[in-house]
Amino acid sequence: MPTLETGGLLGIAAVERDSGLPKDTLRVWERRYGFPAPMRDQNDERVYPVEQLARLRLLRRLVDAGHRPGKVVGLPEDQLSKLLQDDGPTPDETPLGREILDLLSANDVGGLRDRMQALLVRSGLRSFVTEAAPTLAAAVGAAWARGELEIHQEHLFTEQFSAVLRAAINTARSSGAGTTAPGVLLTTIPQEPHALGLMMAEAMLVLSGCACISLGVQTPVPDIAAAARAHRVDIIALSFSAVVPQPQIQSALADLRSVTDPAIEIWAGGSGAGARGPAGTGYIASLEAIPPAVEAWRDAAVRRGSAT
Amino acid sequence: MPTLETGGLLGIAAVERDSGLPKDTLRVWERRYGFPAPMRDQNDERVYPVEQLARLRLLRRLVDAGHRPGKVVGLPEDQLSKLLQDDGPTPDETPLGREILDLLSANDVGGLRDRMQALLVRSGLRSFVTEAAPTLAAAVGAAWARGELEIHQEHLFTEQFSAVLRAAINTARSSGAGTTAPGVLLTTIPQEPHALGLMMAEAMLVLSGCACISLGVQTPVPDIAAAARAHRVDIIALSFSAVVPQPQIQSALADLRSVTDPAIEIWAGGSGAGARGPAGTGYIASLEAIPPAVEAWRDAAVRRGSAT
DNA sequence: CTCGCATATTTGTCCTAGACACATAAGCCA
DNA sequence: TGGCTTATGTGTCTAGGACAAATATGCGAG
Repeated sequence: MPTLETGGLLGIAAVERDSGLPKDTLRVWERRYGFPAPMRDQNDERVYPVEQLARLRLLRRLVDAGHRPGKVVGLPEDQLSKLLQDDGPTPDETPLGREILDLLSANDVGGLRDRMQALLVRSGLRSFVTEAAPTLAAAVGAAWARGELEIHQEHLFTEQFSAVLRAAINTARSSGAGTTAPGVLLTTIPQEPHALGLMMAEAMLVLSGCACISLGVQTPVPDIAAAARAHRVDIIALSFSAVVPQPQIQSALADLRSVTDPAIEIWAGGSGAGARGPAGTGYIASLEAIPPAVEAWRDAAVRRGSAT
Repeated sequence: MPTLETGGLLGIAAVERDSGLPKDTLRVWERRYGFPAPMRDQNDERVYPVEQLARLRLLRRLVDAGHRPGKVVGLPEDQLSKLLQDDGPTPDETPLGREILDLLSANDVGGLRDRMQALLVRSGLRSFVTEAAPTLAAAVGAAWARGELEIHQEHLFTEQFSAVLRAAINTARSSGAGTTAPGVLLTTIPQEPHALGLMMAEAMLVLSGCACISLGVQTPVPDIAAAARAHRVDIIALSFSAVVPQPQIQSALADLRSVTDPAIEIWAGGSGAGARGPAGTGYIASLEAIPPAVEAWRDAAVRRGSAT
C-alpha cells in the first residue's frame, strides 16, 4: 500500500503528487540536505508527515522563484520570512483579492459565487478574464502558499470560479461567426492538471472569434496531435501552470511539434511557459496577448489565401 | 537531456508521459518480459522508438481491460486481434449509444453537444441522468476498451457531457427550497480523478432538494473532514469509479469516518464502491437510490427534531 | 570597476539490482 | 460446484552511484 494516507502520513507517491517534486528528487534531497526527514513504516518505506509536505510545497515555490535548493532546504522556519520578503508587495492586498479571501475564510459559498458572477456581468467577460480573474487567482495562490487557506477552500474556489467561467464561455461561443475564424484545439499535457488557465485562454479565444474545441486537461501528446488532425484545427493552444518543470514543458512541446503538421501552429501560454519555446512553437506571454495573436494569424491566413 | 526526442526516439520520461506507464514499470517489464526493448544513447540511457511507444499504449489498454501483463507483453501483433475480439457481446448496441459513438467517430463536436442537450430537454434532468447518461457512459467506455475510440475522443465526450450536465445542475439548483434540505458535501478522494459520476450524483441530490457543495475531485481525506465541519453539512457524498482499488476505498472511508463528527453521514456510491463499506458509512447502490436515501434522511431528521 | 570567459560546484534525472506486499490464479478438498 | 490454501505474478519501493546540464565563482582584460 504505497500511497495510502492514514492519520496525516503520506507515502512518497502522494508527496510527489501533492508537492510536484519527483520521487528521485525527494530522495536525493533527503540524502544531501537532510530534509525531508520522513519516518518509516513497518515495511521500511518513507512516510511523510503533512507538515513536511507543507514545507516541501513552500520550498518548491522558493526554488521556482530562483532560490537554489542547497541554500534553502536546510532552513528551519526562516523560509517563511524569506518568502514573504521576496514577494515584498504581496499581490493579494488588492481590495478585490482581500474580499474573495474573506469570503473563502468564512466558507460563504453563495457569496463567493454571487460576487464572481457580479464581477462578470458588471465588467464583461473580457475584462473579467484579463483583470479580475488573475487578481483572484493570484490572491488565492498566495494565500494558499502562505498557509492562510486550507486545501478544501482552494478546491471550492476553483469549482465556483470554473462554473462561472464555463457558463460565460458557453454563452459567448455562439456569437462569433462570419470572419475568418481559426479553429483552435485546447488542452494540457498529462503532467498539467490545472484547468483554470485553460478556461481563461478559451474565453479569450472565443472572444476573438475562434472556433474552440477543448479536450479538457491532461491529454497525451500523441493524442493531441491526433485530435488536431481529426478536427482540422489551425492552432493548438496549450496551457502551463507553474507546477510543471520547465524541461518537461520544453520536451513536450518539441515532441508535439515533431509529430504535428507544420501548417498547424502550436501556442504555449500560462505562468509556466517559458518565453523561449522550441523552434516552431509560439509563446503567448499573457491573456492580453491572445487577441493580437489571433489577429496576426488572420492576417497571415488572408495573405496566404487559405481561409477556414 | 532526459526526455529529448531526436528523430522518432523518446526518452523514458516522455514514454511515461505518453503511455501512462511509470518509469519503474517500464524498466521492470523490460527486465522481466523483454519488452519494451529500448536502444541506448551515448550516455547509456534508454531511448524508445515511437513504434514501441505505440505498442506500449496498446498494452496499457489491454492491461486496463483486465489482461495480465505477463500474458500480453510478449506478443508480436496478435494483440490487435485479441483487443478486438475481447469485447464480444458489445453492450453499446443500444441505438442511442451507437448514435453517440458515430458522432464521436465523425468528430462532430457540435452534433454531439446538440444531441446531448436535446436528450436533456426532452426527457428532463432526472431521466437524463438515470437513463441516458449511464447508457452513454457505458457505450463510450466499452468502445474505448475495444479500441474503437481514441483517447482524445473520450476526452471530448467527457468535456461536452460535463458541460451540458453542469449547466443543467446550476439551473436546477435554485428551485429546491422550503422543505428540510440536507446539506451535502460532494467530492472524491485523491486517487479518484473521475468527475462524471460525481456530477451525476450532484444532479440527483439537487433534484432531491439537497443543498450541495461540490469541492470537485481529489480532495485529501483530512480536508474533506475539515470542509464538512466548516460548511456544517449533514452528509458527505463520495463517488468512486472502478479505477480505485477496493482496499484503498475501504481505508479511505474508514479514515474519514474516524475523523468526522458521527452525526454527519458518509455516503459512498459509484461503480467502484463495494456494498460493504466500513461501519458507519452508507452505500448508495445506484443513482436511483439517491432520492429514497435523501427521503430517509429527512424522516430521520424530523424524528430527531433537528432540521437544517 | 565591469565585462567575458574558463573552471568549479550544484542539482535533477537516470542507472542497476534486489526486495516485498498485495492481488490474482491455481490447486485441493468438501 | 463452491470455498479455502498455496503459489505465482506484479507494481512499487529501496540503496547508492554516476553524469550532463545548469548555475556560480574566479580571473584576466579592457
